Amino acid sequence: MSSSKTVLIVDDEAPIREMIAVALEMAGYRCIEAENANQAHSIIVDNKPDMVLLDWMMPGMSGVEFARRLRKDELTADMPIIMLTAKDEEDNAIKGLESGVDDYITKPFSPRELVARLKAVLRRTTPKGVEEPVTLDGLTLDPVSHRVSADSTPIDLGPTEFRLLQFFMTHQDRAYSRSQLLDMVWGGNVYVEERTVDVHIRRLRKALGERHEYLVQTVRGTGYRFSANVA
Amino acid sequence: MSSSKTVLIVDDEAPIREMIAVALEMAGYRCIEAENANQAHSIIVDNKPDMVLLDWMMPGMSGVEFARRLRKDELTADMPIIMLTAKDEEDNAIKGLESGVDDYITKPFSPRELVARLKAVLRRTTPKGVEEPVTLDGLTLDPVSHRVSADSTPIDLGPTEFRLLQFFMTHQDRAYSRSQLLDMVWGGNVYVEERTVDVHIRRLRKALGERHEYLVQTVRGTGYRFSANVA
DNA sequence: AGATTGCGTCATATTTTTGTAACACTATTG
DNA sequence: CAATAGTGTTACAAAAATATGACGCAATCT
Repeated sequence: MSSSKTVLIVDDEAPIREMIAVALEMAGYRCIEAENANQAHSIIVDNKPDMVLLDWMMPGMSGVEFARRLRKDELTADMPIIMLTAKDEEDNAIKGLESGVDDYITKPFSPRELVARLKAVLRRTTPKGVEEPVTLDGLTLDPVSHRVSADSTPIDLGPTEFRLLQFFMTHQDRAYSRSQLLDMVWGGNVYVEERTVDVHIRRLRKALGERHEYLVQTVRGTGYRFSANVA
Repeated sequence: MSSSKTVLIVDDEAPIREMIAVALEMAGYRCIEAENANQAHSIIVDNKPDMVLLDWMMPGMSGVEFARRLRKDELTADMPIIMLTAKDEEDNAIKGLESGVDDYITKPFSPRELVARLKAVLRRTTPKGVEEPVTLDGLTLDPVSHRVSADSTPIDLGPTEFRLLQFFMTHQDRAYSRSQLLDMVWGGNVYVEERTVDVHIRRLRKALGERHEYLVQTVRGTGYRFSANVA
């Protein structure tokens, strides 16, 4: 599946955190919890969640204050934040928005509503990866329709070969080690043999056919490279 | 009465909502009501009404602010909005228009006027293609009569399959994940298993028959795609 | 109410993908 | 030219994804 997003829930009341966590997990998100600003901060630095759900009222540092702090630090400045406010603090929500929060929700709220907001915020903060088709010497890969073609005849690729080719076409003329490729194409935390890369390279070359397999070049002792220029 | 439009009425005063609802229902519209911005937001995400009647004055988030918010999110950006303003706020209406609202009406207003404005807005905002029949390789879907036919022989589809096909026919040559399809076709964030999409795809294919099922293509590891071009 | 239709979820087939091991080659090195 | 390290190929079985048919429940229709 598409890499599920991780959400950090910051609230001093454990039951509330739990409730939210359950709702979000049902909707397919990963959740981490923190009960105060300090704890939250280290988790953010550490786990780099995709977004933060922040309670307005917290002992110690308040939600807004914390949000402001996050905005200040370049490292966390673009972290999407949704603020949770109680019903009677609603006007404060405005302040929250002013302090750079992406959205707010007033408690109590339905899981449905929460998930909707969350999705919306993620959608507009997650920069759409360039969805333009890439072409090279008659070989075209279109991320939108998820298609690859050589001189307008379609090429059939398995999911992994597709990702591999997509990575290559957007990172040309550079040699990558097998382990780098595993990181970039397979994803960071999977344990597979390095030689597996060879096999997929093989499959990719085969699928590309004689016309284009020259693009996938072996860099002996290092790994592979994708380039229109012959070695 | 299959093609009746759904209107969401957002106003904090229940009697006003009721009045409007009655008027609109007499004119053949379906109505949903919401008494604040939050509630309205979830309904929009959830039910995808065809248009929103928005009161200018509301406790909590004001109408303009809410409108702006809707405009920001891609999913709700093209939702037609008519703003309701009190007589003495008339100049504010200008601001409303500036914030991307499609029209405004000053209270008090006659049901007749309301319906007229509403019709006008719907007419000019309803994107072409939503009302126009779409045809592809002998397969025709007519949104108005709510009918589908293959080479002029009628095809029987369930409501969901119809919406699915309609979405597909208006978004061809593009791979969608199951979760995207759930968002677009089912409406927002219903808690539905992703596999359910498979089942409806199946039903759609079955209904399309051998002649056309090739249009619904599965994209392994990603989702589905609708296209006249073979994989 | 009784019948019908539609929908979502399961359990079970089917079909693809994928990771590895084994073996064949090829360039390098001394 | 052998010895060796690095790659290419192929075959296969496990794992993952998708297709399909059936079932129960709820909303709608008669």
